[in-house]
Amino acid sequence: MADQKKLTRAEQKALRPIQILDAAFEEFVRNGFTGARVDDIADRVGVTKGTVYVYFETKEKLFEAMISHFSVPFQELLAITASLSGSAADRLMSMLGLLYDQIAEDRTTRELTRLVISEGQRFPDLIDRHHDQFIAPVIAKIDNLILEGVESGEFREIPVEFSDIVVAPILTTTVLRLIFDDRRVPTPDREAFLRTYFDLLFNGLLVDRR
Amino acid sequence: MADQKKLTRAEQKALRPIQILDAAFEEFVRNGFTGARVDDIADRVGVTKGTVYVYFETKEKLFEAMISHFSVPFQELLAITASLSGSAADRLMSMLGLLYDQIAEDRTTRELTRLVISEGQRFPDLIDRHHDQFIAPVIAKIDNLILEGVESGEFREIPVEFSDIVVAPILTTTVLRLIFDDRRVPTPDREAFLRTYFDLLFNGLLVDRR
Amino acid sequence: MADQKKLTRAEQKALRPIQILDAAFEEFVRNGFTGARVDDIADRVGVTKGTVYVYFETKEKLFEAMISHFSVPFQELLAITASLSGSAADRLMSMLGLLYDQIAEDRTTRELTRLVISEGQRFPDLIDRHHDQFIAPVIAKIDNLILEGVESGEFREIPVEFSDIVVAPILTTTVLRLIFDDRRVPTPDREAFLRTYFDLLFNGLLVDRR
Amino acid sequence: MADQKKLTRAEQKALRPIQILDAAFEEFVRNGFTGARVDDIADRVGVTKGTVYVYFETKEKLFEAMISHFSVPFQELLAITASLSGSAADRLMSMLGLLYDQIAEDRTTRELTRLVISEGQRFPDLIDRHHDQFIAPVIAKIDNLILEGVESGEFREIPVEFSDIVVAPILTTTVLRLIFDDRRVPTPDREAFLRTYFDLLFNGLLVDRR
DNA sequence: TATGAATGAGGGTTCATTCAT
DNA sequence: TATGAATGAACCCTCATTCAT
Repeated sequence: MADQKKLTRAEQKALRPIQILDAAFEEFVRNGFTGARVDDIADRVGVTKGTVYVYFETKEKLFEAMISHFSVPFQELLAITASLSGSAADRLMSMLGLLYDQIAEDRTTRELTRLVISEGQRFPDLIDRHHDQFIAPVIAKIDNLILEGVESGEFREIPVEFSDIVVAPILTTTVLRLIFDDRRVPTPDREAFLRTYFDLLFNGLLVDRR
Repeated sequence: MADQKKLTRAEQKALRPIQILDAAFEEFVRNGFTGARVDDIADRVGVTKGTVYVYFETKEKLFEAMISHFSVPFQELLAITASLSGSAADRLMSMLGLLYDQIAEDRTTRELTRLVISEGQRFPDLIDRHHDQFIAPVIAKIDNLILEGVESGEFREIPVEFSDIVVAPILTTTVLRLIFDDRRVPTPDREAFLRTYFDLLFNGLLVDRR
Repeated sequence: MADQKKLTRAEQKALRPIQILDAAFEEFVRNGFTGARVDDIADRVGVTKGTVYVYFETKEKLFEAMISHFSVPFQELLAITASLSGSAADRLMSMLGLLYDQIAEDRTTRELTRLVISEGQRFPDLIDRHHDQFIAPVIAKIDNLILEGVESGEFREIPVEFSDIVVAPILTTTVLRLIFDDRRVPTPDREAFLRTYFDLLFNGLLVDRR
Repeated sequence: MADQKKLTRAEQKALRPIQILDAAFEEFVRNGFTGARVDDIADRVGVTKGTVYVYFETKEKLFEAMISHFSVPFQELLAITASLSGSAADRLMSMLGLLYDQIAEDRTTRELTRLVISEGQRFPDLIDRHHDQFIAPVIAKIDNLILEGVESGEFREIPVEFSDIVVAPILTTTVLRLIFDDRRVPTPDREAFLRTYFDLLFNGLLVDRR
């Protein structure tokens, strides 16, 4: 705030909407759509309420713009996984590791998930976009990786609806962190978590199988 | 409403708070804490706003009472699992099946989960109670079952923080149903889901495990 | 305000909407629809803004209700004129005298006319209702009276669109009083005005006709 | 807007205030003083809000300037009537015909009348100026014409407050057009209207007088 | 002269809460 | 116990006005 004094008018202006979106993110996350106050969002930026309305017509539009702003589709993630090599298991692990980082460990995505859960009913479009841009591509990718593993003889054949199960530990970690946020349930150690996750995923719980 | 005519006045009175809690559940679920209106809750019961305040001091207290009312601890579930017999795997499957029914398939618990995620920050006590009454006992039970399996030589030994991973498909299904509610992601068939879930949990994804 | 203390709750309640409508009339007349403040209307009644909204959903609805409340159709006036006897001229004079009293001399109708002129564009229904309930019946009545006079040989035959001209002095007086309200143009003496009005209406300005 | 391209910069500048006054007229007419938005006025001209404030200190000053700009006193009208010849009746008819054209048929004057009626209370000076520049001179002129007619033996002698009555059909037509604007009451045909108006004015309604 | 970002004082509306009945 | 009129504190949004550029 102090060093923004040096910015020119034009720079300020280009910055404003982003500052507001950032502030909106924090307030909407903390209080939900209805609970958040435009006044508080403005305060966070250091401007007055009116200024928010210079850039966003309504609180609702601001909310939607904020969601769009922070919802950077998993383009890169999918791109990376496309270039993976190695066994199907290796590629699946790489993908799940990336997903873990992007969903469970990244605060932004995590809190976006909270908003999707809590405000989804009020903003159905939000859900649709979230599904199309996040869920569907990821699920499709996982399906593919598993199918390839099946075809190469690495993986056992498994009904098609199972992808949720494969990624479940990631979403579950995300949700538990949203709920407990280090209060009761400690944030798991990334490496240890993934090790156990993958071990169970690939080998299962039973000692002696067949 | 029609068959309540048969109730005596005393019964009516005893019913009021519960009717209000039921109505509160629906409104809070639909609109969140801030978004829900006491007026709408009263309307649902067929009384006026003032009546709600006869039974509950504030909207906040009503919310908390509602959560308590619907949060029936998994006493019976834990009791049932205590009396299970058979192999560790059998007992674990029984427990997970029960959990699935109670969390993923039961609308009340599911929506309670939504409220825990969306309103938890505003009601920290809610989180604590939820943890103590739901999460902790369940996790402990799972831990136990697995430990027993390890001791009996059925299960491989696995780090202690893994229980989340074991139940993850259940919470994930719950959350996905909260988000999409049959709009994009179809509700999975219970039997097929559990079959795959357990198959993966016990045997893992790999074809050839020595 | 002081003596309302004696009223029972029920009496108060029955009175409230009317008190509000009265207050609304004054504020809307003084400041127009946009300029009037709900707060000031409430103040006038001695209640708070919220109370106004107990009775009227929006400022717009309040405005419309106020107009309806004060727009008592000229039922009685028309009824009276229906029972008139005497020559056509006598009956026409009686009618015009009544009209003068109801439109030009009655503050309520006069100010209602101001609102019709100033807010009509924003409230087209207002205009339609005003036309159907006030203008049209009066015009029709005048037309009839003149037609009867023509048929009985009292009046000269005159094109049908002239009724406006016959009542023009009344509307003109109304509008001038609205504009000047005794500031520049003194309010005319009723008797003198009507005498001249009728003299001109019946006999015209020319000394020697034919 | 297209042909303004040809104007020099200096011409443009000289035009600005007038463009703004024109735009202000339309917006104030449509929405009243309080309802009109400076932003919309600026939009109409194709400039921004700030520009309006370059030329006019406040919205109120702009309103007053606009009224002054469009209130071109009836100088020419009075000048023309000064040069009239013929009988008193002829001269009166000429004058009333001109008045009809300037008041009832000219949209600008008509809408100015609306503003005088609706905003007069908020701008008392407006009323005074309107009276001094419009009403008083016209009334005086009419008075004169009639007096001359009386002196020449053409007109009957009539109390001095009657001038309103003589011009009433003009103001009435104006007001009715303001209210109904061709929606319910059709705009009268000029010639037919004036013919009836003058016929009634001079000859009265009665068949047999004296 | 013109811009337009920013302000800030409201204004309409909502709604949890109170309390006399 | 139940009502519902009334309150008043917010909250969203608007808009006349300012001012640095």
